Amino acid sequence: MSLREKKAEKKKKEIIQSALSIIAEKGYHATTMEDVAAKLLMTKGSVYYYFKDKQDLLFKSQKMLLEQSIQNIEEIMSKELPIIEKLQKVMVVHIEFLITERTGFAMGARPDQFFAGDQLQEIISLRQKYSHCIDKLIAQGIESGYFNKVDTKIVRNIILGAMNYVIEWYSSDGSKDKNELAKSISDYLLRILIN
Amino acid sequence: MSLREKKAEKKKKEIIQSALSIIAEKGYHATTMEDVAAKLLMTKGSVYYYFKDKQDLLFKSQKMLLEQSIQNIEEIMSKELPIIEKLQKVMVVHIEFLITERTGFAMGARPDQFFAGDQLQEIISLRQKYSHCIDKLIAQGIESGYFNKVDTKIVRNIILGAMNYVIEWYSSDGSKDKNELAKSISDYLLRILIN
Amino acid sequence: MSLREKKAEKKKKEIIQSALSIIAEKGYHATTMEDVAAKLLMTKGSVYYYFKDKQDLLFKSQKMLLEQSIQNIEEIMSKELPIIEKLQKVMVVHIEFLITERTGFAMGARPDQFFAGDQLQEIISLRQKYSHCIDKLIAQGIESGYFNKVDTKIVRNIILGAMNYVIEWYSSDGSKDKNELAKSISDYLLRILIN
Amino acid sequence: MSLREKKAEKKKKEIIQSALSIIAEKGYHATTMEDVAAKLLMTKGSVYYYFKDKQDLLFKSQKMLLEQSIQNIEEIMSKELPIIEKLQKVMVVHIEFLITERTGFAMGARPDQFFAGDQLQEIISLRQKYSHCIDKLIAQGIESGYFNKVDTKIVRNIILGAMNYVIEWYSSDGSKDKNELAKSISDYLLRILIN
DNA sequence: GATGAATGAGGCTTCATTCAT
DNA sequence: GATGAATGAAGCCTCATTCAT
Repeated sequence: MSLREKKAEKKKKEIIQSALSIIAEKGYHATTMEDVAAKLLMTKGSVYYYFKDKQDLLFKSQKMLLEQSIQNIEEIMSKELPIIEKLQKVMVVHIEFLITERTGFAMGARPDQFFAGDQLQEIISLRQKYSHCIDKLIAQGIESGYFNKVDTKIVRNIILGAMNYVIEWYSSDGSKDKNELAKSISDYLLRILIN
Repeated sequence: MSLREKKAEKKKKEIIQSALSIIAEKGYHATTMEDVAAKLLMTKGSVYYYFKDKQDLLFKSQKMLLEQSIQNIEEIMSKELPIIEKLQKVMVVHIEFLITERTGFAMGARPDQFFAGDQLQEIISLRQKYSHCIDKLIAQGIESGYFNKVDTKIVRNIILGAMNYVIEWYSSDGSKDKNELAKSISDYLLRILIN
Repeated sequence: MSLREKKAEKKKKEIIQSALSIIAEKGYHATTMEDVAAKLLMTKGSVYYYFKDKQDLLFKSQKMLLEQSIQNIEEIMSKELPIIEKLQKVMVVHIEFLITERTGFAMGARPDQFFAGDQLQEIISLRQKYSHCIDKLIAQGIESGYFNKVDTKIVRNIILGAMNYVIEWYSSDGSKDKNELAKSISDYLLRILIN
Repeated sequence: MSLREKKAEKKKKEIIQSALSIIAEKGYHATTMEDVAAKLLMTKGSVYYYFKDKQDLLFKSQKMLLEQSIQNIEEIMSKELPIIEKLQKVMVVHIEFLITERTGFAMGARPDQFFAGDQLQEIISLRQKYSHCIDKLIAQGIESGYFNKVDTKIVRNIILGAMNYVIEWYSSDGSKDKNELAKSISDYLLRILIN
């Protein structure tokens, strides 16, 4: 990749970051291309040099978030760790990632409200990939006898729901820091599976 | 209340229902006054006879939803039931209400994205009232020794997050009916508190 | 049709007239919705109340023009007139209509530059209907021995081309009035067919 | 002219050809500088090295077309040929040129829609030069008794209109080749002048 | 000479809102 | 009470044009 291309790639990421943070704050529909550009001291026109349209920007940003999440989870899954610690780590990283990126949009919102056609398929597919990782961990835990026998799908969704909800209430609760909070939540959620 | 007023009140509720269902499907910003009116075979102009503006319609609809939820929870709290059963019933009713109304908006979204000033205060206040009920149940459970000692705030938010997330994935999971599903979820969530 | 509907229909026609005259002057792409509205002392928004979008306005206006032309030609064809006089009348009316409406767009421009899909089909179909009328007249003239044997398609297109070109040069030639000019042109064109 | 200048001149012609072909297909306003550049595997920026702006490119391209047409017609006029054959050859070459270049734009569209000021003057002047040639041929034919007495201006415009219209319908009529078609059309048009 | 990047004006379109009837 | 009609602000997007490298 040439220097030019690297710069362009960097710019794209900046724009995505800008979009992500404003979408997290205002929601997708209330976010204007003007907002996204202004935050980077650019003009609207420039954003359109890098992204075809608003939908394209949304799609790319969500894709990036999901791919990062998947990378996070796969990295943990490839480690040699006891199943319990593994699942907990997955949860902690998920929550920390959410809080850092200030957006639960990628995992939280109904994708069919924002995507259609091929984009929808791709987003759904990425989400499923992520979900499957969690399912696998739960299944492994059950098999190995460390976890209670549970309905995997339901418990996975309880976990996802509880985690994604964090960004709705985190800011107003300053008593614990990010990491402590993530630990706490994951501890509580593990109780569904253990004992 | 005169007959005329009753009729108007009924109409208002119809409009709110229409708004609620479309917002649940498309999101607030993507919902137009036209949509809301068309669903009732009305014209936009008529809606403005009953509601000052779109924001007013949103506010009233969310308020209604929250007040209904609070009524639901208070009704249960006033009953003579063992604490465990009480909390479970609260959860079951919450989930069923969500699925029936097809909207987790009221409890799920960050209110400051949609409200400001007095409206925001009122919405927050209603939400807190609801949250406090759950907190109270948890606290009672702990005091009476039926529940483990937990951080009330965190566990309450785990419960809310897990429950509100249901509408994101319910439709795609037809294996259980509404009530069964609600039971399952509440069972799992109770494990956080019991043993 | 109610009074309301009549008024709306009238308004639509006014807008179409406005669009037609500006398109005739500037061309389609250079014509803005602002222009069309301003000419009628309306705002852009109002135009959108009557027409879905710019393309819709273009389509409806061209359709109207073509339908009017077809009505003109069919009216003449249904009369009891010698074939020569019939064809001449068709030409005269065509030219006068063109000059009056100040637009040769409908018959002159390549439709695939402006329409696609169903709209294109409909426009082509209307044009063909018009062309077929002329073809029929030519064929009848040949059959009855009043016209020379010619390639109908080519001669029809010569006639159409010559007539439609009038609006490109009419204004700069004030020596003859509309009707005289139309007569002259049709006389000359008939020489292709007679003797 | 230096080698460098020659190269630049060649490039300019390539760009003009590209512009011409796209304008013929889409119309001027729908043609973007991007389109013109892309067809030559250039970037927009490069086009601006050779042409001041889009208007300049349009002007130069139309001028080139007109000058070529004038050269064509003057070449024929300077030949020793019977007047009838001369006019016919003019028509045939005109039609073939049109079909080859796929654009009737230069002769067909109202110049005041696209040009103003000095450019408009120059374009009009070139067109007149072309028109005058045809007028002269008609006048000579009349004088020499080979042609009927006709209103020169009107007949010239009939001829131009009929010829320029060819590009609107040629492609859909594959039965005759370019040259045959041009012959046919000119034969028919000559009937206006002869006998 | 060429180009990637940026700009800004302008046009299309949507939609909450108003109001006369 | 209801509605057809109108409005205007705001947002999306395109594209001619410029310019540093």
